[in-house]
Amino acid sequence: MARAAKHRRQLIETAMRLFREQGYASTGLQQILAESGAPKGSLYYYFPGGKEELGRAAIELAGDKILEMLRGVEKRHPADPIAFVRVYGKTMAGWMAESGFQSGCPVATTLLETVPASPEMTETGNRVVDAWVEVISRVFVAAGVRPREARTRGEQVLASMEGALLLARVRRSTRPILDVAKTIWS
Amino acid sequence: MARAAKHRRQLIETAMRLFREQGYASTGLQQILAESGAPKGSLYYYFPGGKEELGRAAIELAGDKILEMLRGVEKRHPADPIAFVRVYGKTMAGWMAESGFQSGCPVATTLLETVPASPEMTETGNRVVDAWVEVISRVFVAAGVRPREARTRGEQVLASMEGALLLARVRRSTRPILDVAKTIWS
DNA sequence: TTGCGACTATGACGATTGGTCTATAAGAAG
DNA sequence: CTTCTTATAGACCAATCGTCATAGTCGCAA
Repeated sequence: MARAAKHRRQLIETAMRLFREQGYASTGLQQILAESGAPKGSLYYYFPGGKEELGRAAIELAGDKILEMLRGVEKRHPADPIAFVRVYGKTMAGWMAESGFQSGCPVATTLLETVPASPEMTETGNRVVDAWVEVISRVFVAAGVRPREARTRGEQVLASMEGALLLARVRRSTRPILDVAKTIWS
Repeated sequence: MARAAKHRRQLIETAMRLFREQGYASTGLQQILAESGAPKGSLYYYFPGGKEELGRAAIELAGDKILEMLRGVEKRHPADPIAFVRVYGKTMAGWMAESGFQSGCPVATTLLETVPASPEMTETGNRVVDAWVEVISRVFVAAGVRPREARTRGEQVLASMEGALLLARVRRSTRPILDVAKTIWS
């Protein structure tokens, strides 16, 4: 084993980036292989399930990155939903602008494309989203909102942000994201 | 012109449905041709720009359908944003459930996939979205919100709904949509 | 050292489908 | 019968994803 499956990691990271920028179906394995530097055979060695399994791995990695970011924001504002969402929004807006409005939500595009045809992907998507909502909800709970309602709030915040990311991409502007970030009420 | 370009219309309608359910890149022209019943040659006769031009036409048609729906809701609740959003959400939730969570926003998937690579599509997407926001904003204005702020509110409502549609698809539940519909504040 | 076997890793191949274009058929008008 | 527009089928090549037979590499026993 050449150093803990280096190619495996490279494949996932490249796939994550390309799926995020171009979408799942529009991105060919060829491009992923070329840009990752991994050989063709490795793909089906590490991912017997082919493109879809690679897609799930990419979603999971992307989910972890976002989760890490959310936890970082939570650490700064553990009990202040308004501040939390503002920073969350600013972070996403920053990523969006840096990439020339190419890197939106790393999972939205892929999920929209693959969920209709794949129960496994749906399951993976749910797990990822759940983890995000959990963090956001925690902030509401810490602010005194009842757990049950906090969860609903968490989903609402996430929905708004996801929608804003979509609009931002079409509009080529961070405006929709920053607007949403200002709209969380008590 | 044989009967007002019947095949042209069939192509657009079929494309709209398939793009909505499966995504843009995942849907082959072959399938569109087969399900629409239009002959193969017709596609490049009616859409010299190929798949992308057909995609734009599909987005525009879908945009019109949603616009028509929004105007219908506006007619029922011309100056009551809360009621407006509730009915808007119920309608989308109904469509979603009917289709087994396959028919989400008819433009979101296609836009996410194509916008990064196509300025024309971006332009089309913007026009469609603008038209929606205009209707939603009008309701806020009628309720006494200043025009400028009303527009921001309109975009926020749209963003929330789009995000909710995404979540609904992953969760296979109308819950996120209905939750959002309850969250519009004064 | 040498040989063997098991596990890791890989590039060449193939069947299929992708979107696109061109040469021609069908139909109306003169 | 010709001419122009409308409309169409089929050929086109590149790219798709997936499979397979084989090459490399390590530990271990003879």
